[in-house]
Amino acid sequence: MRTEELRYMGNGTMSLLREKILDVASDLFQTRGINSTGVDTIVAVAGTTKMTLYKYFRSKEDLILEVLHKGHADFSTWLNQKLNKNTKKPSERLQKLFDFIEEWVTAPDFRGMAFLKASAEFPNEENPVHRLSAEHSKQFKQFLTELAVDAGAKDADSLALQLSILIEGAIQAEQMKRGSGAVKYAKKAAKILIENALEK
Amino acid sequence: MRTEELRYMGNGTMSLLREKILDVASDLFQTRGINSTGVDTIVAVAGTTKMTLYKYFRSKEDLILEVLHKGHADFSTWLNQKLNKNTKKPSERLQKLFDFIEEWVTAPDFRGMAFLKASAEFPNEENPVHRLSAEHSKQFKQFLTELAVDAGAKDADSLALQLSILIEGAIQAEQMKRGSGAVKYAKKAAKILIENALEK
DNA sequence: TTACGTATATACTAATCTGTATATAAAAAT
DNA sequence: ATTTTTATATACAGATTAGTATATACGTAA
Repeated sequence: MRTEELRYMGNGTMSLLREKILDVASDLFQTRGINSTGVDTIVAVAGTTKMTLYKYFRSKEDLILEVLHKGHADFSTWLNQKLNKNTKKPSERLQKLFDFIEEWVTAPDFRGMAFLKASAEFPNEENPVHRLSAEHSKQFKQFLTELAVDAGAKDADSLALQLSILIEGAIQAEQMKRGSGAVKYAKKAAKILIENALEK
Repeated sequence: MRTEELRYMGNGTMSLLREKILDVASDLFQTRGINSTGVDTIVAVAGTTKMTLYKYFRSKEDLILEVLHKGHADFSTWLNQKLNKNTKKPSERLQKLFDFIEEWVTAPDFRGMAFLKASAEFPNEENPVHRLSAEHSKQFKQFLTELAVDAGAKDADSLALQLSILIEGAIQAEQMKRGSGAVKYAKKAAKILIENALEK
């Protein structure tokens, strides 16, 4: 029973305090920046102490990595559910994707795309935070490639990369200036590119 | 003679040490991040002392703002010269633009787009560094709009915003992983969008 | 020489940073 | 009832941060 619980928590699940720290850190990292947010601030806002934080996370870098991981997992889950529930035809899913991205970006609690900001704060490609960010970006590209293949695109890799550029560019624009409406224009551009790639 | 020289240096020109500090800071900010780079490191690499740095810049924030300003001015000047020397027809300039962006990005001393990284490190829209970054992004968009108007695009604003999303997205991708070739794909996408917008 | 402007060297303040040590309170499990 | 676990409170170490104070050296211009 004891060992089971330990294993359980080691997996990253369970423990309300641990979840609270992750949520608070995620919010502070996004709104104030990662390097500008100290662990003292995190524990103060989370209503706990440093001892507890360092019981759940070996270091601040570990905490950053877990925040990134959770953010990416949550986003992926949300997006997949949206796609699976609302669209059946593979040819429509690429288009619909941009509707959901827009919904995500225009939500009042949108704080930006975590791995985009993180990679900018840790520019060195050897840095673990940068590497994880690049990995997330790569996974998102692969996800788009699958959608493009299923839709029957001529050059799925090419289309997927173009769409990822559009999406990350639009989100970057929205991080720079909230309410920019960039996703709306990215959607228009995507429509043209998708139609172009689906012509036989 | 004295007052003239003071005014001259106040304008930001002259003084080799000042230039050296700006160059070193620019490089360190891009390669290590802004918040991760202390003024002690900057003066050590530049081969001077803090007293000198604070004689030319009131604060680190002032230095950051000047680095951003110089980076944007240098890029704008370079791009304008390239466009003016190599392309005469307004209808071809939008296409050519992507060739120059690719040339800029694939150069061995490319370190990223300063205002993209800066806005990520200072996410708060009230922050002076973020505001200047947003201003540079806005100016770049306006520059694209002028090119789109001259080219005779149907909806110049829309096309300009789409192209800015493509460019900033591709540069973001290249910052994430050097040699990604993102600009090449952005160029293909741009060609389609431009042709689409130039149809009568 | 004298005076002045530029830059260096060095030491300092005061705050902040990550991470740890220690002692204790509270609660849950045996 | 007693052990074990979980979390708190607090203080600390050691490094680093931005920015300043002071004294000095160097070159140039009067």
